Amino acid sequence: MEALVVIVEDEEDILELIEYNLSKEGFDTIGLLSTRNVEKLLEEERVDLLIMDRNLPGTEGSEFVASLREKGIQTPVIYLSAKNKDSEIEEGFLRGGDDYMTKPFKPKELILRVKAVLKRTKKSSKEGKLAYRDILLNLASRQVQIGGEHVELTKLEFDLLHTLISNQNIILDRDFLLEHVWGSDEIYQDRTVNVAINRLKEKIDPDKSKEYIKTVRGVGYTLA
Amino acid sequence: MEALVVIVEDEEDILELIEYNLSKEGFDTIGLLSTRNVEKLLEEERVDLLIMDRNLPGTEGSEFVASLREKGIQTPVIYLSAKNKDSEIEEGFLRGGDDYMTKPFKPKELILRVKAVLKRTKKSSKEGKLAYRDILLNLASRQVQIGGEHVELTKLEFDLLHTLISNQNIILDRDFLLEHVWGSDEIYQDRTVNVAINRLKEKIDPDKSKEYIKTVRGVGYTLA
DNA sequence: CGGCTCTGTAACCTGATCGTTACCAAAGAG
DNA sequence: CTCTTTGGTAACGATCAGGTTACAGAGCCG
Repeated sequence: MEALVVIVEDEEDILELIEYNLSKEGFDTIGLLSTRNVEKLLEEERVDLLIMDRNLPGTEGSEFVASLREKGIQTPVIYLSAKNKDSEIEEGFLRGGDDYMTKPFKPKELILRVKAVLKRTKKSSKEGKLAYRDILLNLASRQVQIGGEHVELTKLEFDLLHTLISNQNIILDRDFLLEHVWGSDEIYQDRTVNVAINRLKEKIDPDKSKEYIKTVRGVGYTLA
Repeated sequence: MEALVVIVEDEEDILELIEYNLSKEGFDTIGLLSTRNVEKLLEEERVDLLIMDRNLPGTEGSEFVASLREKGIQTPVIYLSAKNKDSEIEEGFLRGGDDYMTKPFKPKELILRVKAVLKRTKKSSKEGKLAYRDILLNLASRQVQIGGEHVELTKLEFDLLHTLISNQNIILDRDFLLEHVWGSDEIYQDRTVNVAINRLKEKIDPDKSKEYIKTVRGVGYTLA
């Protein structure tokens, strides 16, 4: 199984150098000169690794990655940087990078780091996990992380969030939710869903800034 | 079978030097500039050896290793240190290190020490043992050690703990446990699991300070 | 046989959870 | 703007799941 690596770097000669070395090692590569099409690419292709220059004209590479994480895109990142001041490196890591390299770098180092990051992230990604924006559900351990923070949910709340995320972009009416989350054997009222949704909202977004769950008046609820 | 060596060292040139020499000798290496991702890595990969700088910005390398041991992670460690005062070396060993080197060192010395430690630790690790945090199960002799202390468990309790540890981070519901620990031929009640779990809890954590077994209300139990 | 441990079950208690209700706020319709 | 509809919110109380303890049968050993 080959890995697909996307490289974002505005200096063409460096970009070529990286693509050459990686493809020589058997990686599929896509080189880009700006962040313009990156997000669409990440959503459409199964990208295994992103190599991102931090000194792009216009955007800061790390800010771009931060915005990706905000949207729930968890692709591993290796930063390239001409800078090597500690504070900035720190910042890049905090924003969700997995490793970084300072230019100039040796091809050997590049290959090593790429392989290391891929190896490290291969298993832990996918497998029994669900995500929506910065919400991460671990189905096996029934644990929930939001923006990196652990959030404690009850069984009902977890099941509710689970079906919401599984059906994101679809509006779920109260009957659907009662049937799928509560189970159809008992009879419950529509208002029950109402209260449960709001208790869930309170847990996952206490200060109401994120607006994960949208209520569609007269119909139901959705994540969109 | 290649051995996987993880190196934690904040000075990049030294890190590169080590990775270069080790990979030349046929070791798989992963180099890291901080302890940030080390713990996750150790949990997910079968790491054979950790080479750890003691003078990292922020954390003391030896304190970090101590915290790993606290969690039951027994990966062998070689310390790197610019210091060579006896007291500090002593301290590092006491905290669970297996060897140390002082910078600067010769590549040849590095290779020798790495091979020596690997040879020394290869057999005694693995083979019929299971661990979770500071709980150690010896499958062959069915003996249990917790924090170095021997703990006496009955057959049922041992089997229960065994399946819990084998499936850590996964929530096991009562039906699963009844089937795997008790055997499916007889019919038991859910409450049976309940009582057995609590008897086990009492044995492995009498003063309820460790909280090994987490009960997930409405679902089951887990080690997490 | 008598005492021992182990373990399944029952009884009771506690606290968390969740359905319901009542009331208030927001959104639409006219 | 007013009225109506719908959803949000807070409070209450019933229910239920799990912890804890006690007890009794089963198996084991001397």
